[in-house]
Amino acid sequence: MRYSQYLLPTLKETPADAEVISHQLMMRAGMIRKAAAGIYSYLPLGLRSLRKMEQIIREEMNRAGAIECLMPMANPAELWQESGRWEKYGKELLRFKDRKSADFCMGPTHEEVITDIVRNTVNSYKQLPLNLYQIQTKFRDEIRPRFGLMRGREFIMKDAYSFDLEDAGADTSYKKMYQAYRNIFNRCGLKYRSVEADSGAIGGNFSHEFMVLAESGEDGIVSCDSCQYAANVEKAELIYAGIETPAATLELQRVDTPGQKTIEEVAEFLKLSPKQVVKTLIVQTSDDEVLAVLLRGDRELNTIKLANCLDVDWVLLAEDEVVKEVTDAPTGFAGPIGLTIRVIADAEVQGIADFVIGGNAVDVHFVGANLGRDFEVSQFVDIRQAVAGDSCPRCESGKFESWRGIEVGHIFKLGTKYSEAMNATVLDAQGKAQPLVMGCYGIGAGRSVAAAIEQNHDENGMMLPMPLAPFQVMVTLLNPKDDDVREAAEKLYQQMLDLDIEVLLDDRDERPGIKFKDADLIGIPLRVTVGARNLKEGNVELKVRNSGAMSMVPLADISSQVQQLVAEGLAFELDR
RNA sequence: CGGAGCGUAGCGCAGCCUGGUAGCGCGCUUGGUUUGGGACCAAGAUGUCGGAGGUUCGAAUCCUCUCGCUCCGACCA
Repeated sequence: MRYSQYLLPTLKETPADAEVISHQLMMRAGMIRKAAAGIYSYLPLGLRSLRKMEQIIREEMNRAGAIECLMPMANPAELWQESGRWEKYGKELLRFKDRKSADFCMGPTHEEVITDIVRNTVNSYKQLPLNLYQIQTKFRDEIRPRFGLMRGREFIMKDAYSFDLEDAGADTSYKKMYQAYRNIFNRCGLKYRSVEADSGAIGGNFSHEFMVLAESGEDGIVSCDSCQYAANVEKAELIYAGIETPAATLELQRVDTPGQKTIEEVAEFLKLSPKQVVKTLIVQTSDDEVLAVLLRGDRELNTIKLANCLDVDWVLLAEDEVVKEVTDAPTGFAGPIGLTIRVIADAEVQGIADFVIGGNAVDVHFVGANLGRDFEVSQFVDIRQAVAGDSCPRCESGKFESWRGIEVGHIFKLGTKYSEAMNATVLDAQGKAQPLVMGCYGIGAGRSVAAAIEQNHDENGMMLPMPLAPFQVMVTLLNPKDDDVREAAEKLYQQMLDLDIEVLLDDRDERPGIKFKDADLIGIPLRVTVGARNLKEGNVELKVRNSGAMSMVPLADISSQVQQLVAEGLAFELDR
């Protein structure tokens, strides 16, 4: 491609509404433009990277035995009513009516449509296992779209759905997808972790997320430094084996703590560590229960783990009025003594004696509090957020490291939730109808490209890995008016095209500085500079974008050298 | 949906408080000089000041309503 004939509108300045680096750079590099909040057009350069991501996904899905199809964006309401999600999905589901006033929605995910297809086309266990996927535009009317392609309302997703007769087969399908996902992200050249995840509202009992590691990631993850265990902090288990409660040495004593509300303030006031304080959180569940939760002062409550162990849909910190009602004190002074509601505690609390707790009155705390003696706890459970340094629950010898991650893929074992709701069955070997056991597997294609940029950039621009880079090499023609230089660059360009190298020739009539800045910004992995100065010696300059390495290469050798570097950049090993 | 903020040229912004001919930088067009890291000179073009209503002799500026966008929280690929 010739730059002079391409649409590549780079921006010198960062658009004011772009907050994260990938959004800023994709705007500046002319990859995307915004049409509305959370809705973007891909310009030619952005589309090239997106297509590469899609192609890698496609190849690895195919390799894993999945079959591509394409489902509609406009979904008839009947299917969603049948699964029960027409009512449940809420406002994220964009609904509309056709000219006959029939209800439709834009597909945010396609369990309903695929299940409908499969129940109508698959009748026998002999046709299983089956895994169908598509790469398609999804629409979710997010409450708050943000960060450019990272969280759009309209976005491109690969979604796959597996169908098996039995649970064991579904496990095999799941494992195949897990391997395929590892292959996909390995091939992209991304640093990522596959982590155990909460399966959330989609349901199912087993789930992994694929997290691209980046400082700007919205998710916290922990991984063991000695074994393979890794998990979203929402899910990460902790071990509490052998915790013994130390003997009490102090009497319970009421103390005045004027104006000291936070754990830090109270601990400092009493000249104690926050670890000697036990905080009491008043929470409300989706089942309308209000209960007290005890945690060591320096720990954070993990509401998802709490919701899971209470077997409720969600848990929220109680409103100030509720806190006042149950503790008889404003927020900040809650304590377990004298409460009439259920009190549960994080297991770690068992290991503390003589601690500080709230006094259920303004400016009052208790010191020397002890479990059992001063109050009772109905249950000890694992409900705190994991942090770096915690012991690994699997190998028990390793420690957690913590990372920020961007969720680019998520795989779920669905079970029979949809097949039962929509009566999708096949006949087994005994001629008996069995509900299909399903799995679903998503990858955000656009988000993956954005995540790659979050992970690979510097102050001058993007540094996309070779497999995702929109072009593999940029040939920068410095003096377009110098016939010799132009001819050499044109010849090089043609040579590279003949070698199937994806080359962008910067043949614009611009000053060198502009060309170099643009080249750095759009971050093509290799840059070959053809200029009068070096051409006199028969050389061109090769610069590697991400290492900054520069070398002089004889004109005659450059194409083959580039070809080799491209091949190296695309090489990958399959994870089996 | 709750909280905060912003809408003025393609992009980044000033002007608004204290009402009086709509500005700056970049970009764009033309001509010239330049040409290895975002050049310089000259001449140009570009605006329903987000929209509607109101106050006023007069509104980008004051008032009311409305729409859009961004950021922080609960959701998710």
